[in-house]
Amino acid sequence: MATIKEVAQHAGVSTATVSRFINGTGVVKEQKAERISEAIETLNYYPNLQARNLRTTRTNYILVLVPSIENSFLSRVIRGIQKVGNQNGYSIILGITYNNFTNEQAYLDLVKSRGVDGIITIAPTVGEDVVKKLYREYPILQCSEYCTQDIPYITVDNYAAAYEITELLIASDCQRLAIISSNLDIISFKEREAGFFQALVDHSIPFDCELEVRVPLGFIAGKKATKNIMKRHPDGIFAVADILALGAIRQILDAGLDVPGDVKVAGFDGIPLSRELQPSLTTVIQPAYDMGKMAAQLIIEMIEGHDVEKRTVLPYRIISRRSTEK
Amino acid sequence: MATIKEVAQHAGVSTATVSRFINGTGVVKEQKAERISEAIETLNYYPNLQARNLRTTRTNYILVLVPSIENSFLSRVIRGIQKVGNQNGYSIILGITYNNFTNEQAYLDLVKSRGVDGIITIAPTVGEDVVKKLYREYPILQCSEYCTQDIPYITVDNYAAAYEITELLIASDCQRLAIISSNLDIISFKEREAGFFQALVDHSIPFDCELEVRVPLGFIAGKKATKNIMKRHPDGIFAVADILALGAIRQILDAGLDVPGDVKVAGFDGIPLSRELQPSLTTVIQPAYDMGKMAAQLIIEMIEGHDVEKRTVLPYRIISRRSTEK
DNA sequence: CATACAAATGTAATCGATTACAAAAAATGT
DNA sequence: ACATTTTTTGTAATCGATTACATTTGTATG
Repeated sequence: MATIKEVAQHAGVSTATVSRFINGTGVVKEQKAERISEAIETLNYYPNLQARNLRTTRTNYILVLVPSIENSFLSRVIRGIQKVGNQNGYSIILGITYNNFTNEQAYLDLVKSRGVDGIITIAPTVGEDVVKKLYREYPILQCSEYCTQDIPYITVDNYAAAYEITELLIASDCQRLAIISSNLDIISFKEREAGFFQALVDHSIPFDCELEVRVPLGFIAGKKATKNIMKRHPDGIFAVADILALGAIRQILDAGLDVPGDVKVAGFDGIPLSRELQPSLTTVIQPAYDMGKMAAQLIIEMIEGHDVEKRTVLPYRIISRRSTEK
Repeated sequence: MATIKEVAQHAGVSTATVSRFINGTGVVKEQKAERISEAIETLNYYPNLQARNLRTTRTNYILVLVPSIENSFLSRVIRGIQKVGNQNGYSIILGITYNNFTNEQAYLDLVKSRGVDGIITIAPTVGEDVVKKLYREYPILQCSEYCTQDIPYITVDNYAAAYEITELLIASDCQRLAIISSNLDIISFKEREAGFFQALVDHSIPFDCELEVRVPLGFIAGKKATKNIMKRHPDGIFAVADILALGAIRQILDAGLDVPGDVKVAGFDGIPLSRELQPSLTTVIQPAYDMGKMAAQLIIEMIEGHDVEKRTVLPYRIISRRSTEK
């Protein structure tokens, strides 16, 4: 492994000059620049990141903490983060926690050890206290699925979106609505529930408590949840995530019933499959990619020492498809 | 940020002792150990990874290069890698390349800059030359979808598996078989094709060249590919990945035909959805999780300077489901 | 041509850990 | 009690970059 010293020697200049050349800080004479370039080339030199980072106290790594990646909504968010991150010279470290507390804690410690410059969380499992405490000292930002409003987060208006899509179900003549929800430590889900219930109240629709169920996110979880729910014969289901809604539809069809004929279903997220499967799914489209891009942008600002808004709201879009047709 | 020096001062010992205590290299007397422990606690000390890594020339990062994560086969592989990686003190850096050459190159450079200790690739896009060259100097290993046999790779016997599953289609009376394949720079796909064709030959089944198509991996890609293929009226389709097969089934059903009644479909990978969707999919189950675990194990061995086998073959399992029933 | 000033480069300290080696302390044997 | 061995601890060099500051080189001006 060639070092900057060797490059300097080979080019007949000092390490300082080489460093300036590489980083573009300060000017170096044409002639020396060429010699340095050539030395780098022939020695096949790559700067040692550890050494550089030790000096600069920067790592150019951003940690993205997600509970899982088998979820195309998250995938798109991550893609957005990576895009903007890379553009600004950051690499993404993906920490997949599988909802495991210990896993997550270990990843969070990376920022304390200066292993990463900042953290973006999506649906963290450690709980808001940990996150809030970390925020006092390190750049940390929540994206899409957040657990506290005390530290910056990027979101859509979950309440309004859920309210609106529930009204859409009601407008399609649903009278017995069910909700498949998830971990309520995540405020996003709590707000979707709140929007759902408020719509029921505002339209004087009674609610059977047995028609609410909370499960981890996942297609199969959605299927199972629906199997239970169907015993109480709902005529409409709102799921707080598309992946749950798709599982629900699958279960209903497998049971020999029709969607939307017997039961109407609406989801949340806007994953590509929601459009591709039959019947296509009515849903709230979250701007996943943009949320990721925005997240990267903001965390970089935080890393660079600037303050950012606590709450960043991006627009959602409701798309009415076959699964809720009258 | 507390440093090791401050901890040493606070505990009334030297930095060397603190270091030995933290890393468990060498013994430290009970009494001092306690004082150090306490100092670390009260100063809220975390070792600076940059400094440590600079000294030890280790980063404890493994880069995992994948073309995409919206694919549950890959997700499970990654999960396996992360599991074993974490167990051995490594964090995973996920580099998602989206089949973008430049992205991938930038990630590969991380190993040259000593930003990561080693690389696991899954279906790399840079081409075998780059990979082979890198292998000369750095630990690099291919998992599941490999592009050269000159550097270590983990795989199932793609040829045999494809051969076997094609025979299964033939045994279900398919006479006009189609294949949906993918990027042939990936040897895994090439071998699956080879197995498929050999089975046709061995059973004296003619092949219509129009019934072969190659597309990027993805549900929607599978649907589109099938739309074209169906014009030539095949009675059986083998897709080199489940995600393609599921897209194929979707397309066939949407076109008003039946699976397996009109067309039988078989896939490859064994993703969870292959079991959940109707009709359930006949497929080759790759031990994704184990492949990931094995990959982590081997790359760690390589990082530690040991030699590993060029070829590691794990067992597959063929599962016959509804999609190929007579 | 001397002087002043700007541009380019070099010297050496520094980041925060690890570790070879030396030194001190404790344990052991006689 | 002293010499010897073993255990524990400390000193200081080191990893490979960046950068403040000093120094040299080049240019413009009167």
